[in-house]
Amino acid sequence: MLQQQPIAGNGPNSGRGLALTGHPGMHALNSVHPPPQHRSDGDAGLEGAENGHENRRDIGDILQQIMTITDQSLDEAQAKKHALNCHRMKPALFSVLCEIKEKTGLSMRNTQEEEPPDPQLVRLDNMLLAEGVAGPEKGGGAAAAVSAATSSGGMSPDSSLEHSDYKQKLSQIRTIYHTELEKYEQACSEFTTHVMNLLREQSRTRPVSPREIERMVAIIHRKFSSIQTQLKQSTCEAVMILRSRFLDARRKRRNFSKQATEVLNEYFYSHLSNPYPSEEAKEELAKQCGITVSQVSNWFGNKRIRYKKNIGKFQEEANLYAMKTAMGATQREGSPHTPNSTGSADLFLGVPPVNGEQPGYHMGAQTNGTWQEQNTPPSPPGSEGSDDSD
DNA sequence: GGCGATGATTCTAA
DNA sequence: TTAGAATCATCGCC
Repeated sequence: MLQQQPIAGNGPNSGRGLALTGHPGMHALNSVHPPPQHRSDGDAGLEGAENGHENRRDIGDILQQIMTITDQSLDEAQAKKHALNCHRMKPALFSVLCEIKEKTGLSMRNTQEEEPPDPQLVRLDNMLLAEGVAGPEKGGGAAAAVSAATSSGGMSPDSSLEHSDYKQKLSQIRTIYHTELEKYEQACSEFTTHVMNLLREQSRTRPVSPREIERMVAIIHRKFSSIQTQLKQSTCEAVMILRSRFLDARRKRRNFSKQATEVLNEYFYSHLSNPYPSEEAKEELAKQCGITVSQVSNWFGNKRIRYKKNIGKFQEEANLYAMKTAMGATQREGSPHTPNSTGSADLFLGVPPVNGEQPGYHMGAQTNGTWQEQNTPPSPPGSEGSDDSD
């Protein structure tokens, strides 16, 4: 490193001492000006000139010794090192070299010091926290997965077993993660201490400023931080795989109860002209059936498409529910129509007469694959016609 | 075990 | 975002 410094090429006999005097750092040298050792009384002018000359020679000697130290044998070098360390000019020269070093080689790196937090790392940290791998152990991830599972289908007795399995596996991941993290942190700390000791040791023979040591520590931490990022990434992947496996259990479906299917079918056939329940209607249906809103949406999605694909097959079912609805409406005659009563909205719509004749006002899926309200039959008095916004 | 029914998921288009 | 369509995976009946 010294070779890169501007003073590196200066030899002791080529006036480099003079070159240094022009450097601002030389004020430091002057400020530690040693007391004259060979004072000759009554010769002040000569004394000043001699002192200046002596100082330059001192610095030149030190530099020469530094430059040639690597050419010497180990014993020689050790001895020289010791001599240099004890030299009266050493602290001043050291501070000058540190100053020069700060101002040249390392000044460019200052911009790198304050980096914004890595967004990827932030994302990983957040995920690990959300999954309950990082941070306090509260079964967060398991709870999250369980809530995800329950929200889409309800928890069966089986799922509690899967839940404990999930928790156990997540706990394993958590343990491994923390063990590895601890290892990395310990290694980082050990390595940092080692490097700091090394630099401190080196600082006795070469200019190493405290700032440089700090910078080196920061570099080490950055390196270990990137290793930690990899660990976090791997942990996230493991959690994702575990989670997807756990959530796949949702595929183990249960058929809806007969009562739930009936409620849904009643709504579907009574709103056959426009079987698209509103969010409120879905929520009400979900409540009635003991399922989730998304299951209601799935059911209607499946029902619409399967009905459209094979209307003939569903005619009988449609007749059945039309009759049921009609009977219900008769029984409720005079009673106010509630949004979720499978009331008279599309009563008989799309439902052929019981004798099997296709009605002229057949409603529901059109041949073009849409649910247009063509051939809308005259609404029964008091009915809401094709308004399915309930 | 085969097969149809059915709930869930995924992809695409509007 | 939502619906349609295709598909998957499981259930339940025979």
